Formats: sequence, C-alpha cells, structure tokens
Amino acid sequence: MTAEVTATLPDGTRRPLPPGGTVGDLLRAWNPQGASHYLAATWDGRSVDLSFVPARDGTLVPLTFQDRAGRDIVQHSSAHLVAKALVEAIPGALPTAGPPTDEGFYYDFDVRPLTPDDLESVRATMGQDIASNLPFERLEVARDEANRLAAGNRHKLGYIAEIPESETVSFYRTGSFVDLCKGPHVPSTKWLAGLHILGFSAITAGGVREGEPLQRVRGVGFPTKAELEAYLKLRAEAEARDHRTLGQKLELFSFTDDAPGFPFWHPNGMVVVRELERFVTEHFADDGYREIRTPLMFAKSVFETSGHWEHYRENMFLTEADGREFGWKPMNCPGAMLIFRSRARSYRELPLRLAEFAPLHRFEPSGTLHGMTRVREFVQDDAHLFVTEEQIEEELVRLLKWIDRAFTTFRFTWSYELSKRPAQFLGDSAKWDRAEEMLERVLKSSGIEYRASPGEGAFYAPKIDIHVRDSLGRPWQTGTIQLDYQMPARFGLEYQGADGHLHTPVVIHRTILGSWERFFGVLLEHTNGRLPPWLSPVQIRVLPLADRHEAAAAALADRLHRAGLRADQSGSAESLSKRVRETEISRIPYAIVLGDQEISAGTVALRVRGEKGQKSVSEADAQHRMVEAVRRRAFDP
RNA sequence: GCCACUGUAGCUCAGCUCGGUAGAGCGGCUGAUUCGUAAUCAGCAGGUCGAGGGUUCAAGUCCCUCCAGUGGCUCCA
Repeated sequence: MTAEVTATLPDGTRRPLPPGGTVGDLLRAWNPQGASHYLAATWDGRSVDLSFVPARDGTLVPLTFQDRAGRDIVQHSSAHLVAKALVEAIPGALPTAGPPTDEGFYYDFDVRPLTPDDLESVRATMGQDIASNLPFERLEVARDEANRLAAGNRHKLGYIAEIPESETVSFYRTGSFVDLCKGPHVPSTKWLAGLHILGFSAITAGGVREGEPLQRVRGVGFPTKAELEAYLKLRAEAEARDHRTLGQKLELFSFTDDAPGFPFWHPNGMVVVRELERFVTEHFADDGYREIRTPLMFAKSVFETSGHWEHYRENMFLTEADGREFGWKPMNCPGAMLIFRSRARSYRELPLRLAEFAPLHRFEPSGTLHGMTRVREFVQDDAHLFVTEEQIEEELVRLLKWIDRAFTTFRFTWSYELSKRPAQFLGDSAKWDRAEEMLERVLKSSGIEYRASPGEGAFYAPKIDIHVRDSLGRPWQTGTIQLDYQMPARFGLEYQGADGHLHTPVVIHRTILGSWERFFGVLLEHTNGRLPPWLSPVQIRVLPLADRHEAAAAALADRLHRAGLRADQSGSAESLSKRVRETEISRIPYAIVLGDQEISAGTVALRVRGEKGQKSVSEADAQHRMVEAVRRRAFDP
C-alpha cells in the first residue's frame, strides 16, 4: 500500500510515483507545459482517468484530444452531460447507453418522444454545467451497491448483470447525476466547452425487428468553442456542395413527388452519364468484355432459382400479368445466367465476361431515400465473369488494376472491405470458405490493406466492397466484387472441360463505380460540381464582347465543336462581367472572350476554371490544350 | 417502414404567433444599353400557398388524415 510505483513515460524516462499519487500529478510534473492538454492517459495500454492511482509499475502515456482515444473520451463525457441534462429536464427518463462514434457521440434514452423544446432545456442546463466546471468523479462499488444506484432503470441493471464478476463496477458522478460507466472521463466539464447537439431521432434498440423504440440524442464534443466553430464551418461548406443542390442548379437531374426515389436525368446530366459509360466501355473492350441486354422483369420462377425470392423479395417491385407473378430485377445476375445457359458452353469460351448496363429497381423504404446516393432505380457498370476455378485469381488481379485506374482518374481515395458469410446464406459452408480464402489471398498478394467484416456478405457470395469518401468525410460504398459458387449451380450452368466432363463455372459479379446515380452524386460533392473537362456538359463557352463579334464567336464555337469539344456561345445583351460570372457559376471549365483586340491579333482570351485572370493565346493553342485535357481525362482543366 | 421537423412563383425565402382571400430577390420574357473578365437599367408575366377533409361569416395562417422532402434509425450500388 505504501510501496512506491514507477511509471515509464513516452520519452523513456522512469519516474517514481509517491503512494496515493495520481497519474495526473505525475504527468504535470513530467511536462508542465503540455499538461494543460492532457485529458486522460493510458496505463499499460488501458485508458484511465487522470485521477487514477496505479498499484504497481507500468507505462504511462498522456492522452489529448488529438488522439483518437482522447477524442472518444471527450465524446463520451459529452454524452454523460447530455444524459444529466435530459434526466433533469424529463423526470422518469431512463438513460441506456451513450458511446462515442466516428462523428461524435449519441446517448439513447427510454423516454417519451422528444421535442425541440426538450433539447432547448437540455442545452440550457448543459451550458450552466459547463460554466460550473463540474468534476467527473469515479466511484467503484460492490454489486449490491451498484444495483441500488441503478434501481429503477432496468437497462442499467441489465448492463450490470452482464459485467463479468472479475471486473469492478464503476459509476461516475457529475454534479447530482450518477451513471454506470466504465470510464475514463475528462477531469471536469470545462473540457466540454465545445459541446454541440446535432439532433435527435427515434431508433430501434438492439437491431432490426424486435427492439423497443428508444430516443437518441446525437452530438459532438470539442474541448473549446473555437474547435466547435471550425467544425461547424466545415459542415456548412459541405452543405453548400450538397449534390442535390448542385444537381438542381446545374440542371443535371431532378425528382418528382409522384415517383419518389426515381431520378430524372436532364440533358446536362445525361452527357455525364454517357461519358462515364464511354470510360467504362473502353475498358470493357480492352479487357475482353461483351455487352448484353436482358429483360427488366422476370417471372417469379427465375427469382426462385436465383434465390432472390427467398432472400430479397421485400426489396423488390412486384407485378402481375397473365395471372403470373413477375418481379422487376433488382440485380443483373439472373439475365446473365440465362444467357450463359442458352446453349452448351465450352471451356474455350471462358472467361466469358458479360456486361450489362440495365436499369435496376429496388424497393427502398421511403425514409432511406437520399438524393442520387439512395434511389429506387439505378444503372450499374455491371458485369458477370464466368470463369473456371483456375481463372479466378487472374481475373481478380485484373479487376484490382482497373479499380486503381478508375478511381485514380477521379482523384478519389478509397478503401477495401472484405465482407464474409452472412447469417442467412445460400449453399454449403465449404464453398463459402473456399471463396472467402480466395478473395483474401488475392488481396494479400496484391499488397492491399482491407477491413474484414464478418456477416456482411451478400446472401449468395462473399465480396470485396470499395468505399470512397465524400466531402463530408462520409464513406460511400461504390463498387463490389462478389465471388459466387452458388448461383451458377442453382441455374444449372455447365461447360464442357478439356477433360470431356461437364463442370460448373464460378461467377464473379462485379461493379466498380457502382451505380451511375450514386457515383455521380458522390463525384459532385467531391468536386463541388467542378467536373473534370471530359465530363463537363459544356466544356467551353465563347463570349462575344459585343454584338458585332457574334458572327466570329459562332464561327469559333463551330470550329471547337468540330474538334470534338462541347462548346456553346453566350449572347451579347448582358454585360461581359455578368456573362463571365454565369460561366463561372455554371462551372464551365473554359471560357473564351472574343473582341476587337483578339480578332485583329488573331488570338483568343482564354479563361480557365480555377486559374486567376485570363491569357491571350492562339486559337490553335487554346484548342490543343482543351482537346488534350479531354483526351487524357485530366482531372483539372 | 419508425421518430422529429419542413412543404408559399422555376429557385431561395418573407407572410402563419394575434384568421380578414398573397410579397421580395434571383431566374424568365420584352425593351433600352454594345459593354474587356464574378451581378447595366426599366417594364411585364408568373402562385388552385403539397393534397384532401374539418372548425369558422371568413383559412396560406387553427385542427385531422394522407403525400413528399430533410435529419437520424435500419438497409445498401
């Protein structure tokens, strides 16, 4: 009890800690300047409060808000403060759990539905609590004391029952509020000066179906108001480049109440889709894909064969004709299977790569729709590769190369996720194991880092998902590669091998950009609507200075058009300033002003999006620059 | 689908608290201006106030139901 313990610090020094001394005391003595940023610490790798008193020697590392663990502690402490204020505002409200998240934190309550007024009083109470600088005090208690403290809250009593006997039960006291919690916490509420409530909503506890409704309050915590303001500013900037707003302003796409979740592609948006398709079909040609087109709907029996009827029906649009049930296809695979099966196949035809850009329909619950990133009808850069076992690896390696090229073109950062067998799966475990091992091996041999997600696979196959990050830092799933041993067998697909025997092919389902809809939405936010020149609906606008220059402008626009550029021309009724402004707002990558100076000098005044001012160049140079940027699919003009 | 909020002109929004049959800016059209790199001036047109029902002498405004959108939950390309 009186023995001195020794702490090893990050710089390698070892310091004695007097009996009863806290890690906070020691850190303050070790680094008086930095100590004001220390909000907690780790002791032998375990997160602890600054008030922690170690019992034996160990290594001590301070935590600040810059550390993920430190950031999580601020979020978690913020959640406690929200709970304190909400319980005071609504007597009888039962706190359940309040963890940190990637974004911030939430706290779930067993309480009547919340109102904006509730949040107002929560905000007011929290403001007072932060000003009062209440300490977070840790209480370690015996089981019966714990049950007494949590009396009346069956959720907390349940959590206590789940804590292993070997672990101490701890509570934290903040003012009058005492909450079951493992900790650690910030020392006091002044650390939560930048606490902000983001919103509230009803959620279903414990997953999908059976859970009881709880009310969730979401927020984000920062140690200072300045950090909160920087965060809010970033959010506002992200909001300003919301793809739904851009889609409307740039006349790319729209929606109507009478077809919720079904996009209307306007002419400008359609140019982008066609260019994206061209980008992908060029790769198809290079890599030996062939395009097919199959029906948008099939009789129920096809989906019974594919397994969709059993596993995916609640996500399908159904209809009826001739007294038979039909379903709109939610995926392209059944059509590709039926084309493969349309005649006898030889091993010499494999790999058979069948691509299909067909509209897919999925019934998504109304509350999940979100602009172009979550729709009910979409087209994917989809293909199905029918291969032999021996060909799988080479095909996967080839696909990973295309992924690199595709996403580099759009200057995205992306990551891989390996999703394994879900709870409900088709087929036998041995084949699943083999498919999962194969995907894992190819990822590893390609030197790719990935996150493994057990249980997240499709019902018919394990998959590699590709995630890109948008301007809000939100990850979006775009592409997916699925290795399928099930569906070919269910459709009875066969090919004759070199050995003269019939074999079942393996199918690789793959879409890389994902749907045009979602990819385009993410790309708009990524670029703030400043699409690369090759994707821009209008690539170059010619601005005649005055009406006497209109004929020359029309002739120039025509020459640019014949050079393969999408050029248009402004009128001259508006001021030049205004027309330049409109060109900028429309995100058109190039503008050329044509006036007396240019016509007499035989030059053009070229204005390039993202660059200051304009430059006088020959028409040939201007055209060459633009044509090359488009041809190379350059990201910037 | 669940919870909360929102829905007024093509777009962004005011009017709703305290009921007395609609207003601005941008955009559009017309005219004037012919201009040197992010908003020239004037005039005009444009709205069954998301839909349906109710209360009232009277409803954009109050109440109910539905639809859609937004933010979450869940799910996913």
